[in-house]
Amino acid sequence: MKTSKFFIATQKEVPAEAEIVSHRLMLRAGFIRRLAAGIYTWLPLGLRAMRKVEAVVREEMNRAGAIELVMPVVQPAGLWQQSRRWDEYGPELLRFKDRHERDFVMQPTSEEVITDLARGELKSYRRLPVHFYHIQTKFRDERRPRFGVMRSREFVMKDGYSFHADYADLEREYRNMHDTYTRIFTRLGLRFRAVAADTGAIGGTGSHEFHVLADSGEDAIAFSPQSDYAANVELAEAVAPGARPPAKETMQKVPTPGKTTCEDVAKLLGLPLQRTVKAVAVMHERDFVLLLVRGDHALNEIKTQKLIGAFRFASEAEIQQALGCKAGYIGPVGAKVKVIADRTVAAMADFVCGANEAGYHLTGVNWGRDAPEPEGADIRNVVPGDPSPDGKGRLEIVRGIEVGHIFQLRTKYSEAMGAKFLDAAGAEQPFEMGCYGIGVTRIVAAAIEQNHDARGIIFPAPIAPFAVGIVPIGYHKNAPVREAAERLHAELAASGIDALLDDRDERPGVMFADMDLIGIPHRVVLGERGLAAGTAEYKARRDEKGSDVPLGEVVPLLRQKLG
RNA sequence: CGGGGCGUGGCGCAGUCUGGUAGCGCGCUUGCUUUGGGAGCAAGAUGUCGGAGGUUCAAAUCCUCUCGCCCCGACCA
Repeated sequence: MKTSKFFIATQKEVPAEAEIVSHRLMLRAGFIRRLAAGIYTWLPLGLRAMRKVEAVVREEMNRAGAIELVMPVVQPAGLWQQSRRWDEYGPELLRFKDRHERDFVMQPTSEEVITDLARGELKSYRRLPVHFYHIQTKFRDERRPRFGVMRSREFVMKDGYSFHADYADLEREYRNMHDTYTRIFTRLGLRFRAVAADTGAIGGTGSHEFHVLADSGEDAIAFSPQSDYAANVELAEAVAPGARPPAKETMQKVPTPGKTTCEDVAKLLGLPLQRTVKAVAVMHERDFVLLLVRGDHALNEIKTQKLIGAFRFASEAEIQQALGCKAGYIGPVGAKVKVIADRTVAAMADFVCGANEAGYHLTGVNWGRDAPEPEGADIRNVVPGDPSPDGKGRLEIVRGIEVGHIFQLRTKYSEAMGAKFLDAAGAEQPFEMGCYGIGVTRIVAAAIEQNHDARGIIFPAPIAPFAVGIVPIGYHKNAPVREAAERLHAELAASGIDALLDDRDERPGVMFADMDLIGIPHRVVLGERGLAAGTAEYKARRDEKGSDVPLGEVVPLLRQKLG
């Protein structure tokens, strides 16, 4: 490809809308342009990168035995009503009507359509197992789209759905996909980690997320360096602490005017934050519940929701009514409400908590003596240094970008939608199902987030829109340079290497800057002086300086580099 | 959804408080010079100042409504 026949839309200045580095670079490099909130046009260069990702995903999915098809973006509401997701999905599901006032949705995923297909086509166990996938545009009306294509409303996802006669076979395919995803992200040159994830109400052994590790990631991942344990912090178990130490202090009420946070109270009393207990008031339906976590810990809403069901934070008025005290000074002592203590709190002695009287806290509080023994449960987020749940080592926490998710759906959809097959004994059985997603567009952003420098993007070769950039110095003035550039371009094309020849009448600095910005991994410079000596200059994107290579060795060198 | 902020040539911004000729940088066009890390000089083009209504002799600027976008929060006892 020549730049004159292509579309380069690089920018020196950064649009004000961009917050994180991948978003800024994708705009500057001319990969994407925003059309509306969370909705982007993919320019030719960005599209090439997206297609490279798709190609790797497609190749590995096919290799793993999955079969590609394409399902519609616009789907009838009826199927969504059958699966109950019409009611369950909430405002993220974009709904609209056609001219006949019939309801439709813009697909966020395709469980309904594939299950509908399966119930029509897969009547016999002899057809199983089968795994269909497509790479298709998705729409989720995100509460807050941000970070460019990292969290956009419209995006491209590979979603696959497998159908099995029994659970054992689903588990086999699940492991197959775990391996396949590992291969895909490895091939894409990403630093990633597979982590155990929330299985929601479905249970089973199975849900793993694949996270690209990056500080800008929106998810927190807990892992043990001493083992292969890794889990989303939403899920990671905070292991039960040891036995409660004996009480030493007597309970005392101390004035703490204006000190409503654990941090302030601990500072005022000269005690470590770990001695304080934070009380969080929530409402579960009409019930007031007091949740207790240690002052330096954070409540885990997912764990709490699994424990007590859907809840919301109590209002000031509800707290006043239940405890006769305003927030900031509430605690379990004397409280005639349901109390759930994190297991760490349940094992504390001589702790500090609110006195249920404005302006006062209690010190030296002990369970059993000062307040009833609480119900203990795991309701906090793990923190660095917590013991790993598998007993091996201590947890560390890193941030990640979720780029893949595999899930054992079991019979949730097949039962809801009546998707059944006849087994060998002639009995009707609902399909065991798995689903497997990869965020194709998000991978492009995640790869940039992980690979960039001050000059721009540094693409892993499999994702780069072009593998090689050819920069001729004086293309329009110097016939030998032009001829050498054309020849190299043709030779690389013949070798199946995607090269971009910059034949614009630009100054060298502009061409260098653009090649660096758009992340081309390998660069060959052809100049009059080098040609006179029979050499070209080769430089990898990460190299500081280039090196001279005899002209005849350029193509073999690149073939070797691109292996 | 709650809070904050921003809409002025393609991009980044100033001008708004204190109403009075719409500006700067980048980019774009033309010419000359330049040519190994985002060139220099010169001459140009491009704006219904997000939209609607109002106040006024006069509105980018003041008022009302509206649309769009961005950021923060939704972990707080």
